[in-house]
Amino acid sequence: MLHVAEAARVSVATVSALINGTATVSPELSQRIEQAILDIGYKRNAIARSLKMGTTRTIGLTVPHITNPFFTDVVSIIQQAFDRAGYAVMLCCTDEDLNTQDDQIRLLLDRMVDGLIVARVGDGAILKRIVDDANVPVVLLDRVCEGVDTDTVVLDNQSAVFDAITYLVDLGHRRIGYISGSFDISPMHDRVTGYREALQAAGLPVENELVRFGNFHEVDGYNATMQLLSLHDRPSAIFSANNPMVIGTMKAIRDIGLSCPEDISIACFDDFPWSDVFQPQLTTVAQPVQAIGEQAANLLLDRLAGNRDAPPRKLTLKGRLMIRNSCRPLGAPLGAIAQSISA
Amino acid sequence: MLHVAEAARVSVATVSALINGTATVSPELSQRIEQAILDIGYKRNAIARSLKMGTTRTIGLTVPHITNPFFTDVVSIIQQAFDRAGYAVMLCCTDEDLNTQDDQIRLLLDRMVDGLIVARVGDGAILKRIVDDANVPVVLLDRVCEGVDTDTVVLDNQSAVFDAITYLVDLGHRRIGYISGSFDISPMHDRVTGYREALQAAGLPVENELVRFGNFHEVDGYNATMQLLSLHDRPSAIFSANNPMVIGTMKAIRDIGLSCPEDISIACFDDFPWSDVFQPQLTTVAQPVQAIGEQAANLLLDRLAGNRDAPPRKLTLKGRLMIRNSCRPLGAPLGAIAQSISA
DNA sequence: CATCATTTTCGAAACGTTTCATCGTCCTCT
DNA sequence: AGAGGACGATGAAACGTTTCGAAAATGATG
Repeated sequence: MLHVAEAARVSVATVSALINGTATVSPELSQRIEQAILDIGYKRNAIARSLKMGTTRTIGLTVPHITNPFFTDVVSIIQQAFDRAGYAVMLCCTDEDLNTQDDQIRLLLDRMVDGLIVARVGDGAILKRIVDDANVPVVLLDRVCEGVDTDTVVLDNQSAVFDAITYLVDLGHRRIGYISGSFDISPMHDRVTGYREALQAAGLPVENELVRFGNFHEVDGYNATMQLLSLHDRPSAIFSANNPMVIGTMKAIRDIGLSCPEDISIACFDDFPWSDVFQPQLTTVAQPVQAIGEQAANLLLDRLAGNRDAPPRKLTLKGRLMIRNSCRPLGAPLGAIAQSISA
Repeated sequence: MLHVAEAARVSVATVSALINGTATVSPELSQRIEQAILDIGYKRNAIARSLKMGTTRTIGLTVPHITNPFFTDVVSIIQQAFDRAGYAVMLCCTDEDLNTQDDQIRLLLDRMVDGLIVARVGDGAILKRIVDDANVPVVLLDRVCEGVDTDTVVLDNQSAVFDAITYLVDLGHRRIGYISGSFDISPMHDRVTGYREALQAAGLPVENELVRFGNFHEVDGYNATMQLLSLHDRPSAIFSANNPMVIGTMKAIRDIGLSCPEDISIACFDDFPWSDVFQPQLTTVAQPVQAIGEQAANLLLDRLAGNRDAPPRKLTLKGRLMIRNSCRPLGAPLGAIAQSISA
C-alpha cells in the first residue's frame, strides 16, 4: 500500500480511504490510485488488516471425523453459508480425541477466529472452559452440555431412536441389539435412552448384554456385532448408533455368514445418499443435515453481526425414520418384507 | 505481552525472548515472567506474529467437493499430516466452479497462507496465473497441466481405466458405455483416453454415442445413464468416471427396472469403504488415497521447510482394479459370476 | 583496581494496515 | 470582504509481535 501511495503520489491514508470507501476521494486521485494498484498488482494484506481491526473474518469449525458422511454434509453446508457471508472456514478434525480437540480449538483461538462452531465435544469441563475462555461466540453442534450456556443445535436423538426401536418392536422383534458410541457424549446418551424407553414402553426387558459401546469407528461396530451375534440367544435385530459403525456391522454379519434382512434386521442412525440403491437398503434415522448446518451457521452469523447479548438459543430438530428393506417382520414369511416397506 | 512485561517488571523484548527461546534469560526473570503469564492468562497473538514474521503456519487446500468420499479421504490425510507438522489447514470447496475456485484461492492468498494444495483445477490459464502470482509453493493434486511447472501428484488415470475396460472386454462386453466428467480436466481426459485405447486394443469400435459427459454430480450420472439406456442398441456395461455419478447410474437402472449385474454391468472410478458389504458390490478402480494425501503433504512440507529451488517434482501413482460382483461375464449363465470374481 | 570479554536485558524500529484529528482549499452566506 | 462550513487529503498513532544493535551487568584477567 505504501508503494501504491508513492506511485500515485498520495498518502497511504488516501489509498486506504479509497479501497474501503470510508471517505470520499476526488475522481482525479481515485484514478491515479486505481491505476497504481493495477500497475503494481497490489493486494491488501489481510493479516495486517486483521491485526488492526481485531477481526479475521474467519471462523473455526471442529468435527470429530470428516469421513463420516453426516459431518461431511454438515461441513459442506456450513462452508457454503459462510462463504456467502464472506467468511473463511478453518476446519479441524479431532478424531474423537479430547486432547486433540483441545489443541485444535486452542490453535483456532490463537489465530483469532471470529467465532467457533464445535461439533460433538466430549468433556463438559473442557467445553465449559472453551466457551468461557473464548471471547468469541461459540455454537455447539450435535451436543448439549449441562451448565454450558451458549447457542446450540441438536437433534432430538431420544425420540428419533425411540421411533426406530418401536418400529422394530412392531415388526415383532423382541431381542434388539444396540451398538452405541461413547456414553459420555450427549447424543449417544440420549440415543441409548431412546432405545431403553422404547423397550420399556413395549413392556420388554432391557438387557445389558444387548447394549455394546464402541468408539464410532467401523472396527468398533464390527467387534460389537461379533459380540452380539455370539450371545447364546442372539438378537434378531441390531440398531447401530452411527454410520461408520454400521459398516462394521454389515461386515461382521457377512463374515459370520448371515444375511440381512433374512437372518438379522439392521437399522442405524444417519442416512446416506446411496442407501436406497444398494441391497440391503438400510432403514435409517435421517438427520435434517441441511437444516442443522444452516441453523448453526445462522446462529453464529447472527452473533457475528453484532447480536452478542441475546440469551443462548437452543435449537432441537427432529430426525426422520427412513423405512427401507433391511428390517423384516419377525415370524412372517420373507415375502412380507415388501409389504412392510410400504408401512 | 505488554501486560505480562509490566507485571514481571521486564521489557517486552525479554518476554518474547523467553517465549521463543531466542535468547537466554536468567532463571530469576524467567520465573517472574512465567508466573505473570499464568496470572494474566496470556496467549500469544498469532496474527501479530504472522504479520511480523511473514508466515502464518497455515496452508490452503481447495477441493471440488467435500462430499465426494475420495476427496474426503484425501483431505483427512492431508489434515493429519499438517497437524503433526504444526500447521493449520484452511479448506475451501470450489463446487467444480471455476470462478468460485478463483475466488477461494484469492481469499487464501490474501490471508497469507504459507502454501497451497489445489485439487483438480479446471482451467489451465487460471491455474498458471495462480501458480505465478502466488509467491508461495503450490502443489497440484489430481490434475496435471501443460506449461504449469509445480509439484504435482496425479494418478495414472489412463492405464487405470484401460485395465478396467479391458476387464469388461475380457468378460465379453462389446458395447460399453462410458460416463465422463468434464473433458477439460486432465484426469477426465486421461480416463476417456484409457477407455478408447482399451477398446482399440481389443479391436472394438469407439462409438461416440456411448460416451456421455456430466459435471460430476449424481444427477449427471443419472441423466447420462438414462441416455445410454435409451439407445436402440444399449450397452451391456457402463463405466462411470467418479463416485457421485455412479450413484446416479445405480438410481437410473433401478428406476428403469433393470438390475445389476443381471441386466447390466457397472464399474466405476473411486472405491468406497462400504463397497464390499452392499449388493451389488461394485467393481471399482481404487485410488491409493493414503499415498496421494501423504505425498502431496510431503511435497509441500518439503518446500515449506526451505527447499524452494528444487525443480518441480511430478509424482504419478497407480490405481488398482478392485474386482467384485457388479460385472458379469456376457453370454455366460448367471452362476458364472462367482467364478469371475476370483479372476 | 582497571580493563576487557561475556552474558543478560532493553529500547526502538518494523511488519501493513486503519483511523482520527488536523490542515488546507474552496465555496457560500451575511 | 470576512467568517464559517463543507470537503478532500494527510500525518501520525496504534494493533501485538519480533529483532537488532546498544546498554548494562557480571565475571575473568592482568
